[in-house]
Amino acid sequence: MATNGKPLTQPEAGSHGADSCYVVREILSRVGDKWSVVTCVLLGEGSLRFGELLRRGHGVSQRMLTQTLRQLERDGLVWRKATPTVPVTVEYGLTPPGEDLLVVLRPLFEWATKNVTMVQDSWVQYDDRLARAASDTFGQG
Amino acid sequence: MATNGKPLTQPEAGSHGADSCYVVREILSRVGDKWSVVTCVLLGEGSLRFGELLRRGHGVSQRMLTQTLRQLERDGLVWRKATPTVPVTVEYGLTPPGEDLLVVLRPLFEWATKNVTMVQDSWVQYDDRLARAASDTFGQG
DNA sequence: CAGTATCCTTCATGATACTG
DNA sequence: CAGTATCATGAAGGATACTG
Repeated sequence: MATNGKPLTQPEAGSHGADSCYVVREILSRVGDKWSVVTCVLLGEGSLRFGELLRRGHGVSQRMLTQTLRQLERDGLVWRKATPTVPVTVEYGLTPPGEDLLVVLRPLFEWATKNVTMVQDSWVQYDDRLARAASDTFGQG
Repeated sequence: MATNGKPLTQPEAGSHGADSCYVVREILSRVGDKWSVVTCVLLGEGSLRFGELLRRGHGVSQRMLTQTLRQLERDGLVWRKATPTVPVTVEYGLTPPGEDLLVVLRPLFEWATKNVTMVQDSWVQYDDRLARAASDTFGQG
């Protein structure tokens, strides 16, 4: 029915209101999601139509964009307005909670931006140490 | 060599310093990662040994804990100290950048906690609307 | 235009068994 | 104790073709 077999996460039918821990993790998983964040950021600058999102979405596929938008809509972070023109016109935007999320996300973006260099350096160091350890073990030549 | 075939993310060998956009997304993906956040939160209360993390890790497997710790270590968010006792003793803790990350993550946790009810309600509403639309389409009886 | 449906490949994760 | 190696499975994501 939806864009794939298991379109929207549901632990078990009717398990709503079980442990909020599950829901929190579910929400956090959006942040790591490949397309949720970029979609929210795009919509943070103003509402957009599907095609616009697709074009600006840094290579997101139609299938993934639909899926991401449905998920965000189901979470209550994004609204959808379909106008029955021919062909149909659909507009997406952030709901108030969606805007709020973007606000608390911003410090995280800043942390990430500030620490890009540190993380990359750490990668290099870690990989070097690994490589050296390996060549020590194997005698390297 | 590591715990699975492709232990740590590397776009291409030597592509360090390419686009920071990639790195930022890579970092954000830790937040959505099933075990990175819970590991960091546990370590945020103080350094712990592997076994302790395993026990407190809400069902994380040995393999996944190792993998998560390696990744966080490579990112420079977590330090590792092995003491050559018999058997070996290994302790993990947050680095200063790791602590910083936890700080900017806290507003996100708060948002998630505050919005758990809203999100769950949104799920119910969305699913109800879907179900109603389906029964309308199929005549339901 | 804005999707859906289907196929296919790769990746993530868990279970299990083994080791310095 | 703190891992590593291997296997198996399901989910994630992309490509493509079709439609109201």
